[in-house]
Amino acid sequence: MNCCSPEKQKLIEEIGVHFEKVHNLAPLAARIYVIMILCPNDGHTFDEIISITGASKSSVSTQLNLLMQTNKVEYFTKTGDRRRYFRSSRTYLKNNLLDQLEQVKKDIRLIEKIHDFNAEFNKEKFEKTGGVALLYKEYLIAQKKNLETTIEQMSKITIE
Amino acid sequence: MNCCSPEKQKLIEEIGVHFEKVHNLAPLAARIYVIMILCPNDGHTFDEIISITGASKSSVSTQLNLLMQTNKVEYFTKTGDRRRYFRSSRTYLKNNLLDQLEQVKKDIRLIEKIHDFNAEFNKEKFEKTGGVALLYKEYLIAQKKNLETTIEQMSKITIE
DNA sequence: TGACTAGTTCGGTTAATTCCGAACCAATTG
DNA sequence: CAATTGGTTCGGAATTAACCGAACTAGTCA
Repeated sequence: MNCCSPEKQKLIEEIGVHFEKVHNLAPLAARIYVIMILCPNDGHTFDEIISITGASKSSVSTQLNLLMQTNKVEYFTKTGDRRRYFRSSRTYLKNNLLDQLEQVKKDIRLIEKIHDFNAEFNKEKFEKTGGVALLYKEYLIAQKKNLETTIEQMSKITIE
Repeated sequence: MNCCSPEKQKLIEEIGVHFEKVHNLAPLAARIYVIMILCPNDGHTFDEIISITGASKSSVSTQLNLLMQTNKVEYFTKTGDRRRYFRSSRTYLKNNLLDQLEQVKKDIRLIEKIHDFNAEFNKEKFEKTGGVALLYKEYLIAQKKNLETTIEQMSKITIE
């Protein structure tokens, strides 16, 4: 356990806590994900992950599979080596933006839904906050556009 | 319990589930918040909230206080009426954007931190994903700007 | 003063999350 | 075949989250 530098350990914990919330991951999954992001190219073996995190085989297995199911982590292999080398998905930033895009679309639909509800069941009094809600919707649309163009640009770069 | 229309009940549940995640709230807190957002002007009494949600006094008290501590909910009173009337904060959309702005700033700092870490401890091999990371940072900065201008515009409207 | 109303606090129950160890499987190697 | 390696699966323990009921406080009103 604790096979890497204290600076890295500290970063793993710090960003790990952050990732638990934003990506909605269990503590261990967040740590694993951060480890892969901090060293995205070479890949880590199962045993390396155990060694860095100090967690059990079963926990690492479960969380690692979960990360792969959600396209956050992938693995590659080397000829003549039975082990898998796990790394963060080559497109994890793009995937992240795609997730956020879904979120924004959901938010837009939601704000429309509330508007419709008020228009139907709340006729007389829903005009009061209309101005702010409209601004909010404009913000969401701008945010959607920003996401879309960035995703497109990334697609061009991340051909590989 | 269940004192309002089935359409509203359904909306409360639907948006409630959504709010649990995006605002990181307990199920009951999310329901309460949604109730206030769907009817933001008149305010709801403690007993109305209990009646709509079907939850206990203690749970409602706790979650309601939590919502007030995080500026999502506020209350007003009427002369000669001991009860409080709870409603969503007059500036909850703006507060929401402010929270998101903090998030984005955090993300920018984080991406810089990772960059610094790689520059210091990972010199030779961190150039590979640099292009995508740079795009991502540009996205974050645009997103930050979008938030800031929207917040500013909202401030002008929500003088009240 | 006693009864009522509006809301809070505390202790405990239930349910879900997170993780572990032990047993296991499947491929490889001697 | 037996032993080793790389990883999975299952049952359960420990921790945390979510909620409830009962007892309580602090104002109000008769």
